[in-house]
Amino acid sequence: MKSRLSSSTEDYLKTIYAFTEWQDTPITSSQLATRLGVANSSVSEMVRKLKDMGLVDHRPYGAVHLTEEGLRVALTMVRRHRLLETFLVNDLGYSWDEVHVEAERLEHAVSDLFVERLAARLGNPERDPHGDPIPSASGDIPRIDAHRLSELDPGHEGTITRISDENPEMLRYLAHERIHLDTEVTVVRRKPFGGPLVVRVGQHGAARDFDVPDEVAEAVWVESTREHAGCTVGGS
Amino acid sequence: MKSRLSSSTEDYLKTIYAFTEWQDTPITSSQLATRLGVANSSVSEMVRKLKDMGLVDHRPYGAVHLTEEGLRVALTMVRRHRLLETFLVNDLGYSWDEVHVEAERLEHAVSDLFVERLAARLGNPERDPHGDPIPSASGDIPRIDAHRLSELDPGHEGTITRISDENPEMLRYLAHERIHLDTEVTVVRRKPFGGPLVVRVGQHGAARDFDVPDEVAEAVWVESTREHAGCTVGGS
DNA sequence: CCTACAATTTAGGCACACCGAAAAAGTGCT
DNA sequence: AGCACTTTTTCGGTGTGCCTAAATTGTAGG
Ligand SMILES: [Mn+2]
Ligand SMILES: [Mn+2]
Ligand SMILES: [Mn+2]
Ligand SMILES: [Mn+2]
Repeated sequence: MKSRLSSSTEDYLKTIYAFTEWQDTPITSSQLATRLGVANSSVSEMVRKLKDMGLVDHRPYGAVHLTEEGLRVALTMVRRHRLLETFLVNDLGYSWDEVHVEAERLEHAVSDLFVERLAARLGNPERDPHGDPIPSASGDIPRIDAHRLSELDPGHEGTITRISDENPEMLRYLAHERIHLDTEVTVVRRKPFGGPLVVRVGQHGAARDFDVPDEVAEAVWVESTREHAGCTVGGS
Repeated sequence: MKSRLSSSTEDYLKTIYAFTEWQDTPITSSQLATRLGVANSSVSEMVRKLKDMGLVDHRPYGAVHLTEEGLRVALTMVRRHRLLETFLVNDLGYSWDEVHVEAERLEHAVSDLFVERLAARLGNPERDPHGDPIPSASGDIPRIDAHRLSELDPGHEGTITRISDENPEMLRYLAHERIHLDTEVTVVRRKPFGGPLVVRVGQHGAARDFDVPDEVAEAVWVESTREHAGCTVGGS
């Protein structure tokens, strides 16, 4: 319960958690392997060890679930990662596409003391540069009520609250197009069969239309501005 | 010449360098083992690998010397370590006895970009919280003209420019006694046979006498205030 | 139900960094 | 020079985390 786990172990747990953060199907072995960039066999082995340590639940050929203790560790790592990203952007002038790789290594090297001092210095932020919620030290995670841009119907208005940080190139592209966190968007027209989604970006006079590529629409999450009768999530 | 070395490798090189920083005898296998907290056999093996990589010179049963390339890496690590310590004290409110352990891990996790951004943010400091000189990015190291307090004759005046960070307890003790970097000291009387060294600490009115334990006198380095005919280094 | 095919686990190995014990080499003293 | 003692190296072995290739097991279609 106290001696530090290895970097690998920490990354496995974080990745298992991250998978269920925006979907609710649990992660499989091969998905875990893909995300971690290791062979399936490596995952099998590690999952067995994690199970022996009481950090995950797993039956042969089944999906992998975090135990309560595993979740606790995962949230600790997520907190570290996101606070570090915030620090890199706020204090060291990194751009939002550069921070992920750096935080991926630093998260394993910092102490609890470091993390808490850093959090205090940053003003205990509740979200990171990509809009991902930062768990508190006690493991509470701010609830975010947002939907993928790709799931919204025309007419829907909202502000961007999260952008997946998985693809740095996309982040660079979005920065170049001046699309940030808190940018206001209105869905203009939905792709008919496979055509692009059109979105009105920005406020009033400065608004412009923007053709959103599919991959981007999957990565950008929007929180409704008007209470718009709940959320109008599109089918299929 | 480019792909990152392992943490262990980096620590070996740093430790080899550090040994010659304040003395000029090269380090032996067993000294290296002691400092790194590993078995002698581990050092033998690693030194062979370092030699194969062209980072150290070594003949069987001889001392270990850094090659030019090894020195370059070592200085990079020393720079990282000391900049990180400075950051921890200046920005995160660590005390000078807490920073060493934290920096020891972080130094292997940060990127070159991180280090240079950090250095810029700190104003490119030339010394760390313990007064240790910080090598420049190009590997130039500020020369410090200081002597151990234990080597000074009575009457010698100067300011403290370095305090060894090896023993956190000593650092805590010195902080408690309000002895810092840049504190002015005058040697009052030298230990007769094994008695304590007496030093006048502080300026003018606020001056007080202080019995310096042997171990402390070895760890504190003083730069002469008056040009005092070079430095009067005591014998034995 | 049975069979192809995909997902997963098992088996056997490798690199790294460490260990203790044993062998070898250097050193200092008579 | 010879011998005791210390230092260093060599040897065999461990744990972790990864790999490829070969079983195994699950599943969906006929
Ligand atoms: Mn990581
Ligand atoms: Mn992020
Ligand atoms: Mn280190
Ligand atoms: Mn220091």
